[in-house]
Amino acid sequence: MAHRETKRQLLLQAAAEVFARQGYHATRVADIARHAGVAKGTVYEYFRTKEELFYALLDEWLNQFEEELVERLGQESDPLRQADLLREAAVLFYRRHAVHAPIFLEFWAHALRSRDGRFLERIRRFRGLLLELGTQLTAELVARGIFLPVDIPSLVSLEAGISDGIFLLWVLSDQQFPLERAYVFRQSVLGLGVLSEAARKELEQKLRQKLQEGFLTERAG
Amino acid sequence: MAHRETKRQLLLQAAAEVFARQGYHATRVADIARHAGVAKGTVYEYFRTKEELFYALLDEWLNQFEEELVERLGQESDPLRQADLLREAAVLFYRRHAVHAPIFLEFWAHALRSRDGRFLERIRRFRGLLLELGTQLTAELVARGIFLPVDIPSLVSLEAGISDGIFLLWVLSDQQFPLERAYVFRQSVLGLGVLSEAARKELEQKLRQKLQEGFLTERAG
Amino acid sequence: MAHRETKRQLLLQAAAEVFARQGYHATRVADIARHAGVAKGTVYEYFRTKEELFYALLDEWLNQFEEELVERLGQESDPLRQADLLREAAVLFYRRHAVHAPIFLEFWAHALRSRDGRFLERIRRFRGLLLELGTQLTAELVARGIFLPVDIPSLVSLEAGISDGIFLLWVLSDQQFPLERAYVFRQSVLGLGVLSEAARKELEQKLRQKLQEGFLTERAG
Amino acid sequence: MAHRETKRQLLLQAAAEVFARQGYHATRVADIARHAGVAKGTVYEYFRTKEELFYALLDEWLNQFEEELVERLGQESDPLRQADLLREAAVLFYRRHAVHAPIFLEFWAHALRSRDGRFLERIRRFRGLLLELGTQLTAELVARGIFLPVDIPSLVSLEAGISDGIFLLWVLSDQQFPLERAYVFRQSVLGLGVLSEAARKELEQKLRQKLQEGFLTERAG
DNA sequence: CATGAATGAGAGTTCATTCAT
DNA sequence: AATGAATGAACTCTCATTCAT
Repeated sequence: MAHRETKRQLLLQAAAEVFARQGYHATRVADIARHAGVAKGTVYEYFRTKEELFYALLDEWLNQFEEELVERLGQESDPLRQADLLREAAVLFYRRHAVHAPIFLEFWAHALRSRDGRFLERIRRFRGLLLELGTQLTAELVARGIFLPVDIPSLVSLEAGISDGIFLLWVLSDQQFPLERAYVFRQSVLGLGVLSEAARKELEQKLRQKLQEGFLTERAG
Repeated sequence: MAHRETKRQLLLQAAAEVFARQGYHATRVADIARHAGVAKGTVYEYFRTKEELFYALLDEWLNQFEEELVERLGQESDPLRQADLLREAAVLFYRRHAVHAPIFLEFWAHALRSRDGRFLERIRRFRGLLLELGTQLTAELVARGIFLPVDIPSLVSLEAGISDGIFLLWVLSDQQFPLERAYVFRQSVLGLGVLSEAARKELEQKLRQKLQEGFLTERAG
Repeated sequence: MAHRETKRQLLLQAAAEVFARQGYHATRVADIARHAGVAKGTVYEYFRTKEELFYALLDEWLNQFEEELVERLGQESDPLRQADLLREAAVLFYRRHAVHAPIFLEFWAHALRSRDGRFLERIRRFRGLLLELGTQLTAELVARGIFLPVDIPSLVSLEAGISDGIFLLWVLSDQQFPLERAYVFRQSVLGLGVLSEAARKELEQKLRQKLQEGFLTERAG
Repeated sequence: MAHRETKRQLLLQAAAEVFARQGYHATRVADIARHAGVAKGTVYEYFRTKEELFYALLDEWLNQFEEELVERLGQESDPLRQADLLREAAVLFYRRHAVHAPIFLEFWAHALRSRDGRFLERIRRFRGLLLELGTQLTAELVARGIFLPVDIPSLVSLEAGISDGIFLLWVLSDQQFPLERAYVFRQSVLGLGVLSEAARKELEQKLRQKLQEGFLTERAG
């Protein structure tokens, strides 16, 4: 029944809000039930355990992210534009889940501790997809002579790491700066770092401009 | 008494090992006591609560790190060499605590959730020091014309974020690659990105070489 | 639901019995649960803490007492008869709770120590009602010339104190004498002490008789 | 060694203060030690257990009281004067221990609960002495025709009970009235109640005066 | 499907008491 | 005699999960 799926989503939504506010361990199943306006037992009609509910949330979000990503990249063939789309997708996703951001840190921590290997597995699968997409894209850029010759897996991994690092920065600083500009800044540094001579010439002025702007201060008019 | 401090360190050491293996929440105080070879009550002679013990660990480690950092940088005046030292210090520290690495993720997660604001405060203080050191160093490099003109706080923040991102990558990938080479790779990308024309010329060959090597594959003989 | 209130009463009843036998501090919540035939957690479904349960008992009993008192006095208008009713109400109440008697001492002790001011407050409210009722009644007796002129608040307070004193005597002597006769004896002494000349004449023979009888020995057939 | 006894007294004194402030159960042995300026272990050099220390306090105080009582009564032969001395002794004793008053309630409660029968035994021995002294005195008063014929044990028990009741009143009311005047008031009521016709005539004016004064309000000029 | 009362294993913490120094 | 670190039994309270209604 569609009704069942609707209610499941309602519970996931409620859980996300309470987890985000209180953290996984400080959240009681009763809190989630109350926040969703149902009885405690009802939660167990939809999720076998509290951890299962937590996992469902991770899975739900990563699925959404993955779907968006694949869809967006499919609509564009220019690899430089695709690189932008990749960045935009991350920003959009995180912005939508800004209020839930701290939960991601808990997913990571949980993945490394839980006996339930699914968390780690799911996160690695997600990273695998990112690496795969990034690899295709980067390979293309190298092949076309836009990027310098570079060890592609390493560069892609680094890029993913940087994304996570920026996200961490953003969360720990209480989301004090616009995530989007931080990503642009990152792209500028990376760009100047790995663009080939030819490509560099074309973009240098714009990228240097971004470097000077940074992402922490208000942009001048 | 010196004896008291020795025992405190023993307990911290035991706690670190058990926390690293089981995670903060899955660790019972009794586990730590048993692992340290003392009775449960003894733990409470040295730390008022389990959370206090957890905090003491964070504080201990960050203090060590900070001391090392300041000491190392004080012994060197060339900013380019100092940049290397900064990187090395991080690598050395993390390598020494490789087995405890997952705990850092929990510190971060905990800092965002706990009512005990000390966690967040301590982490921010640590980041503050890193930013301060990085800022001095980068400002010098820009002043000397080694770096392009750039918004220094943003660049330094990005660098810190990248470090965390690499660390995260390393932890989530089960420490499958040498952390040191990842940092070198990062420096190469950043270097090519922000070095001024003059400086670039000098270092370009070497940095490009690093780009091609990457950090994920075994180095050829 | 009525069921909830029933179970609450069941738990209060069980708690009263265990507290009476073992004392508040020597009683574990588990004891109460076992005695009531429920699980430990169930106790906490009805009372937030052990102390809350203790307070609920005090409140329950004083409420019962107060209700009875007011009801009884309302059914009688002659102040001399009302004085008897007051005495009877106390006797009936204590007799019904004879097995719980030691708990009252703990209520008093607890009221003076606990950070939870409700105990002291509740006991004072109860005493306030007794004083109020006693004051009305005594004022009437003085006004009618049955009692000598006397400082009414002092006399009423003394009477209340004597009641508690007799109760204490009874409890510490292991309830070796009939509480009722002790109250009658008290009334006789007080009566001879504060009755006006006129009233005294009328009742003197009877009261003197009571004085000779006392309350500690078996009455002669 | 006298030194040992001195230190024992020091500890008893410290214990009394802490017990009075916090109550027996909320007081930790460490609190007493700290308050006495010694180490925790030292307390155990003088008292085998915490309960033993508590008992020692009760014993100490009752011994003092008993000694004073016997001594005072021995210095006076007129039974009416002796009755006054008895009352004064109680007042003096309680006034000296005003700050410790709440502990007495705990002694009583403890006596009824503890497995250590010594508490109840000791309190009963004390009461026994009071009854004995009171009985001799009252018997004399009856024999001399000063008191009406009365069941002596009952009257003496009642008097003791009243004393406790007044004490309770005083403690629960936060010692708001002068204990001494309450005892005088009590004596006046009792006196008018049990004095023989002849004795009554002589004292009636004075006693009635006391009745009108009460003990709760400030005495006029 | 939904409920929420009932469960009980389990965790953190306390503190009287011991004992090596 | 004095100390205070160490002990570990004991206790309160929590909360994920179950299940009768």
